[in-house]
Amino acid sequence: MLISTRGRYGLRSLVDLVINAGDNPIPLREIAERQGISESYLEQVFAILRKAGLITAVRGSYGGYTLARPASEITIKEILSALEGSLVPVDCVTNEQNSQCRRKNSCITHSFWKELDVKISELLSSTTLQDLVNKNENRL
Amino acid sequence: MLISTRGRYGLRSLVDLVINAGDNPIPLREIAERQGISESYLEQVFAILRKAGLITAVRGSYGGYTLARPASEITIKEILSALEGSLVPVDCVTNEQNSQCRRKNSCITHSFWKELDVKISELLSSTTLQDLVNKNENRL
DNA sequence: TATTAATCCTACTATTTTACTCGGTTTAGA
DNA sequence: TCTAAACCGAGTAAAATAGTAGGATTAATA
Repeated sequence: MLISTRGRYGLRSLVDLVINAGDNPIPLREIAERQGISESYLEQVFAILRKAGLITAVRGSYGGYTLARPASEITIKEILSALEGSLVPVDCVTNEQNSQCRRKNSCITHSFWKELDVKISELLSSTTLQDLVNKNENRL
Repeated sequence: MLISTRGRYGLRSLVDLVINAGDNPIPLREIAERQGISESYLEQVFAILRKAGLITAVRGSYGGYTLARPASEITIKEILSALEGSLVPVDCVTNEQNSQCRRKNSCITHSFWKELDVKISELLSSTTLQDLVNKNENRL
């Protein structure tokens, strides 16, 4: 599995956030209710998104969350990378030094994994949060 | 991570099997040595590949493994599907009844996951084991 | 026929990841 | 001051991962 519940919950919740956005920030409780996700689990997901600079929090009563940037400027890749840590299909194609495989240059399969990684990255980085919302609106 | 060591070991070992194929079946010990993989772990990997009908075993002394079909007729998707069980990026796009999500039709993100799944499938099913071997030979 | 080298099979295990829950602290509007 | 929100850290049960271990079966060969 490339994407865990953390990534799926996060993406669904951000789409929810865009669709239900108004003048005020949206409390997590509402998103959790609408999406049928445990609020305390979603808290942790949103903490990651906030630290990644994708959402902004307003604390205190009548607080909640808003997107830090327009939905059209946030790619799915940014969202999922933050939540999943890494999106590489196999460890050996990561850029991190310590997990790069020693066989990298001689490994026959390495270039194939790289090719797969590029294909996945292309789709994820060419799709924005707004694209997802639009796609949904067209369906209605 | 989409692909675990089981999938990576399996694919690398099959490439090894093709490259080193001769008149006789190749014993697992040799592959494990060349690839630097624990032989007893690789046993389990090869058991899966055999049950999936991708390789044929010859038991007893001077035994070993051969491909069940020509490398050009075995896709990477077949290999990895067997080893990983499923290759879907998220559970909700699987065809199995019990893990299909209830929100399937209303879920905004579902069609995106499906799109990702198709992209990955396209590459994996259009590449054969022979393609990987050829790619390597061209590099030399 | 005994030896040997291979596949085959089952069970166990340590570690890591996942998907949470829980209890409390801080913040800020009414 | 009350309340509703974000924030924080610790704990935890279950599953997946990546193996190890020990033996049973099979078949070629000396």
